[in-house]
Amino acid sequence: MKGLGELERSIMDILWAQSTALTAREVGRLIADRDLAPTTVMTVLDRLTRKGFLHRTRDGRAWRYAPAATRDAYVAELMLEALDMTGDRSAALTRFAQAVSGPEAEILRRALTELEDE
Amino acid sequence: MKGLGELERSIMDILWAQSTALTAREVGRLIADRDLAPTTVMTVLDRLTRKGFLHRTRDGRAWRYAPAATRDAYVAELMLEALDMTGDRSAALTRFAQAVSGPEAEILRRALTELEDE
DNA sequence: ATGCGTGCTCGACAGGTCGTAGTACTACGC
DNA sequence: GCGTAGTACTACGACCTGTCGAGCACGCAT
Repeated sequence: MKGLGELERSIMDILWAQSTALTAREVGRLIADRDLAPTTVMTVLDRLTRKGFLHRTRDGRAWRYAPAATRDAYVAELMLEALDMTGDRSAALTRFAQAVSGPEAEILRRALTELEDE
Repeated sequence: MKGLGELERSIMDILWAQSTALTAREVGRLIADRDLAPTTVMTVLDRLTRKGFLHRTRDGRAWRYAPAATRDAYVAELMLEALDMTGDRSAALTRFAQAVSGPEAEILRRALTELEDE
């Protein structure tokens, strides 16, 4: 997987926060603080689609964009990808476990316990 | 933190695999399969140093390069960085836990348990 | 049918990163 | 003093990302 640029991430954030698919225009309105040309938004939306981060469906003449995966899935995938980079996965995992702060360690522990129960 | 390019990663891999600090020449010899100009190796070593991935110390006229951190620390940091990207950390963590394969879940579980004991 | 607005696709350009390397300067040993 | 090893500086092409403009298509109101 490829990483995302600054603007690409902002746009993904907007779409992830939304429950419905949005048009380029709508995304542009939501990202108004940056005062971008409409074509800029369209281009980025297009690139994100090409990269597989978004799906789009027709809505009249316009496209409506929605995330291809949830943000959590994306984040988890990034984490796994990082993990793949090491030769010694268990060392990295151990290290990671140690680095996770208390409450989050608890969350992890619980998720792992549930796994075990299934 | 920034990501690493292809060659940068290869060189980090070499240095991570080594227990002693190496000179540019030595690194070049170890990466011989790619038949790079010596200056190429030096440049990359230099960039890695500037980016903070390596430390270097003088050895006569030459520099001797060593990783600034272990690979595991680097990987763990990447994973945490990915985690920071989400709004809902616990969802991402849960997702991650589910994605980790059996034996690795076991490793994680054990690391977390040890944490708890301290 | 004409023209305006909306939306699309293509192409482009600038700034940054990365792989790759040449050149020019320096210091050490023989 | 000269060759060699090693450095620093500079460069260049490819690719990525942010940012748009130009030009084309379509539908609605006049």
